[in-house]
Amino acid sequence: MRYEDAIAATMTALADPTRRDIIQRLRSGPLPVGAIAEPMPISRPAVSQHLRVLSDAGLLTVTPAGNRRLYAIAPDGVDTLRQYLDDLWDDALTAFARAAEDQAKGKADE
Amino acid sequence: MRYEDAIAATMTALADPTRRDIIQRLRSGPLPVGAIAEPMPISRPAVSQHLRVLSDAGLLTVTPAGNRRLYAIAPDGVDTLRQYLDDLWDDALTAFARAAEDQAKGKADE
DNA sequence: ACAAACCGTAAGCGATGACTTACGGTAAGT
DNA sequence: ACTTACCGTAAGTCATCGCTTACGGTTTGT
Repeated sequence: MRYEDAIAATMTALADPTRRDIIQRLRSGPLPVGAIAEPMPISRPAVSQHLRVLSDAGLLTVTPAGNRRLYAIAPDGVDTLRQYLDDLWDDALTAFARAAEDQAKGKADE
Repeated sequence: MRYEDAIAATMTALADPTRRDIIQRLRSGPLPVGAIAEPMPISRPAVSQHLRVLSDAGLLTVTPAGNRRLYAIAPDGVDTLRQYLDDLWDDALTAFARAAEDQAKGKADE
């Protein structure tokens, strides 16, 4: 998968509030589908579809455990977005400093 | 704005590929609307609407400059998402380590 | 072998979102 | 003053997405 496609998939996956809720519930550790869906106001198949999207984005790993399937957060998937935002943040800071500097020069000309 | 709402707005804003393109074009510095829209395959009003979404999410700042309006990336807006992903990443790592440890114990019982 | 539990997929429906064209408003140039 | 340039907003259309119900497959328990 291309880098930009990975970013796109990860962003799209995390844009949905229900999917962020799922991620939230998995922060303490892996869970099967039933345990994830139980406290939620939507049906279990709906949760299954969300898990599919999160898995395809590389944010979740699936581990078949007998009858059930354990879903867990994939640190690598989170890390791709993390690095993207880190780079963006660096560029934003330098651009911001440069803009402030240019403005200061402009003021000096008055 | 509540923290979760800020995360939601920022995620939703960056989920759109066109809006990420806009962010990309602003990485080197502030630009007016026309300069942003010119190389893009969509109309200028469409870009304006995207800029509105990005601004509402706190990702962009607007600076009226005479006839035009300069848009620039807001480092603070990017930073909120950055921190969210940092925290998520930490939890994912500890949960991952814990799961690996539990699995090792389980293997030992066989 | 049969029944029950856990889960993913398919089809269909309603809502959200991105785009276009048309319009109004403000600042700069002549 | 008038025209031109730059920009945001409104209304309408079309695609995308999330949800539900229904179904089939696989594993565990009796």
